[in-house]
Amino acid sequence: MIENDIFRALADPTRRAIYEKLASGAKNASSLREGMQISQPAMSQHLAVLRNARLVREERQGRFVNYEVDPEGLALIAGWLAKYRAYWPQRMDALKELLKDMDQ
Amino acid sequence: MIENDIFRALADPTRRAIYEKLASGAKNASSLREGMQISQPAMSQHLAVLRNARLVREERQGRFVNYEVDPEGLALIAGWLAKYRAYWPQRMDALKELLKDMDQ
DNA sequence: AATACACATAAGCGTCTGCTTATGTGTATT
DNA sequence: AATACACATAAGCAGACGCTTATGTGTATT
Repeated sequence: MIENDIFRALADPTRRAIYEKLASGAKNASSLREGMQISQPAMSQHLAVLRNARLVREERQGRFVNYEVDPEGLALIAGWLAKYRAYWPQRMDALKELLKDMDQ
Repeated sequence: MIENDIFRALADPTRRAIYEKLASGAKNASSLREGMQISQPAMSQHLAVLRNARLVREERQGRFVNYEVDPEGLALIAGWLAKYRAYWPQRMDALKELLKDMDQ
């Protein structure tokens, strides 16, 4: 189940940090490691988890593999959030507009 | 870190199921167990995790403890989602309206 | 005060996670 | 073809997770 994959992927702080890095622009696995004190296999494993959760997608470019944020994952999270709209705080009122669109 | 607590809490399918049950109305721990094939201590432990993540809040009522969805957790998730607005799919356009409000 | 009930906490255990080192795969370069 | 580099996969291990049984805490009832 993809919903499970997503929340499990985001449950790890290292993976959230990787995701955040990618949010500032697509990068390959080596660039992502810069300043992160993490081994190459660990990075590769984390990226596999993120990709499997549709939070990230990859594209081979020669010897490099470029990673970028996959909007699909964000949409799935938004979909989950949407289920609980009845409990959204008032300052999230605008989200209700979104829901009107998503419902059809 | 609360963000970590939230995603870790939601990473477990049983806890998401409990949360979903609470979304249909406040319940005490015993009511939540109905039809869930889960021991009393397990339920108590799950609720503690959800509460610690601000996804749920409790209120003692005599011998019972009533649990309900805490909007705080939802707002925190929305706040996390907001950081990646640049990657939101087009059909999530309406969310951008929300952000305008949340930014100030 | 004694009992009953709702829930929390403690301790222990099997399983899963995330890491490491070692090795495999794929692509570019010479 | 041989080498170098980027990344993936395998195997093994320490620590975390979620469960169980046993016990503790708090409140209502008699």
